[in-house]
Amino acid sequence: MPMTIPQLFAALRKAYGPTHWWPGDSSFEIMVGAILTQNTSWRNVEKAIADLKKAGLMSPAAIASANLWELQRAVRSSGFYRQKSRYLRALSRYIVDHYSGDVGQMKRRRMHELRDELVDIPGIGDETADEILLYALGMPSFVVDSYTRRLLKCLGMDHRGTYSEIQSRFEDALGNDAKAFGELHALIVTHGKAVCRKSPHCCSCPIARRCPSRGEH
DNA sequence: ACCCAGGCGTTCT
DNA sequence: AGAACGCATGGG
Repeated sequence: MPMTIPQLFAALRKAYGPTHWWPGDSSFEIMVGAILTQNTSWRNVEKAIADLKKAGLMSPAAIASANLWELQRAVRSSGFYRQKSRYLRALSRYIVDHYSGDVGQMKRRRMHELRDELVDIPGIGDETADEILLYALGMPSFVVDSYTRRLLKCLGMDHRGTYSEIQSRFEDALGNDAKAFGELHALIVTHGKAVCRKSPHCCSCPIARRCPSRGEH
């Protein structure tokens, strides 16, 4: 019998404790990090964030009007720098044009309407939109990523379905609680980085002691 | 010399 | 709806 989502949450909490996610000095910096970390290690992202700050480019207005070459140079260490510099510009121009460059005004929007606008911005898909909503704006939108699907599969839990279907399962199980959403996703990633890095399964880890297919991998 | 990392957009079938 | 591919740097 596979464990439930609340049971998974409890097991991860016991194993890894509070995570203090998402690291960042401002809501906008968290949005920038969400784009820069796409398929990229956080170590490389930290360097790019530091370089953006050194260049005076950690605000929507600054990035929206930045010299393209300067912007590309600042984010280069995060990889895919031609795409990501374009994505950061698109996000920044959206914030300048729709919210006067003030990220705080975004919090007044209704979440699902805002989400629809975010995913229309080039470079922002389902996962990045939810990271922005959840960690930058404190809204209750659960983040589903590759670690999430991998862990569900490893534990014999239901890992099928679209992004939206998996997201709904977590949101229904956790009760529309932004704090819980943020902490569980952070724990899933923390766990994934700790034990699931090189393998599609993790049956030797503390969480997977209850994995029904343990020993069959 | 590989393999991977806190995805996304495009272009197929 | 789902799979294949390019994008690019830096660490193991």
